[in-house]
Amino acid sequence: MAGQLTKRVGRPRAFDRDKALDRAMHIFWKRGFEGASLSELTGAMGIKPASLYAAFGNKQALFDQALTRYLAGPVASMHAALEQPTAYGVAERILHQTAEFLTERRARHGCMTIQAALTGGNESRPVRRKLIGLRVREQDALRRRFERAKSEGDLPKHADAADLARFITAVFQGMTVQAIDGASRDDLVHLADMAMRAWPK
Amino acid sequence: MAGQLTKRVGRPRAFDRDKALDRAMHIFWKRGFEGASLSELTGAMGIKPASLYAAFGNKQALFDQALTRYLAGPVASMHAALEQPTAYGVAERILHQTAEFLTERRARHGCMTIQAALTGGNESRPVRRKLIGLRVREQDALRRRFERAKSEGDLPKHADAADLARFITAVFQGMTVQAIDGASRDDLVHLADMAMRAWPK
DNA sequence: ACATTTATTTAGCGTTCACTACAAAATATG
DNA sequence: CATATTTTGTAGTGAACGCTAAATAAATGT
Repeated sequence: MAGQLTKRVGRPRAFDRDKALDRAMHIFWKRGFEGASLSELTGAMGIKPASLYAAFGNKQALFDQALTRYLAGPVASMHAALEQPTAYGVAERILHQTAEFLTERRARHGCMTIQAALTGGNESRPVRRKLIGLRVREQDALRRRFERAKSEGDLPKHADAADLARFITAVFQGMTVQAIDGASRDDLVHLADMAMRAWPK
Repeated sequence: MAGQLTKRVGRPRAFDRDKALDRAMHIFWKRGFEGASLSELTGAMGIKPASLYAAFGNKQALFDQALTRYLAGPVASMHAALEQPTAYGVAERILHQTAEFLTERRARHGCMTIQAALTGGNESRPVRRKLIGLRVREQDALRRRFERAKSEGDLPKHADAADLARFITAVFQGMTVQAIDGASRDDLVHLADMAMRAWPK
């Protein structure tokens, strides 16, 4: 296998692939898939189009890799919230982390899985489908966590795990729009707290 | 004043302006501002670019008029919900109407004020700002309605009207993403009912 | 009849889009 | 050294973008 440390033949790459990908991620995050032009991407990454295509494939492949990086980074701690001991704790943790996350400086512009492509032309349809699948899967993971909570007696029998997961997810999604519209961290924390008052007892 | 019934001089318009605008609205609704290309717009409206520009100005002016039509049509009944006698009734009505609205056939693709331009290039920045202003104003109208409810004793003193308005708005906004992701009407009704359980007593 | 006014059709404007052919440059291997 | 391999900068490609000038068509005004 060609490890990173073995010297490869040919002219060495003059830029840091990871750093360039990180820059691309932020552009896609801010602009969305279609709104991010190649000239803006190459400008931010500090490379020329030919280098971009040699290193990442094409625009969509670059987006896929940027999305993977986004999921492994900013979103990873969101998924970790599923390991809280109680279902209530899971939900509360998710919403509070979201409140923090959405008001960090770099993330002022919401959640990438939502705003990268809610709408668009036919060109971006594969991206939209991919993001929908991602959101649905994430919501389903939450639903399964709540099912487990029911079987553990952590949630009342009359509670519907799917409805609960959809509610928490919808509040999360609404929070990203709120962040775009200028909500402060306190605003979002209050929002999270109010949502938690709907919790079944 | 030049009424619609007075015969105007010159060659008469060969298409129905209102119908064409309605078609444009649906394209913008489905595709977003940037995702709606002029060729798709003119195709759906059944006219040529020159006619479009003569009748509506340019792409952004067309969008503005389509948005006004959207607000006067699908959204008008949402605003009418503010006239419910109680604050609780207002909130419940808004969320239930949203559940219905988002699962009508023609509206399968969410709410235009959100998805028309969450992100995009610099070109669409004016549109994004306009939509943000619109959402903020709508949320503020809800806040004022809840303030009134407090002064009328319809809401407890400890309730925060701004937080309440933000919560209901956020749930509404989350519902549009849920609709895009395939939620059924029942799913959204359950979501609305669950959100209402957070109501202050 | 003829001029005036407005709308439509045709054809294409300049710009930006995502993307790439090509040759020079920079490394490893033999 | 020569050769192979890979990346680089240069300079574009064709296609789609939003938009428009110019000629023709269809109505009213005199």
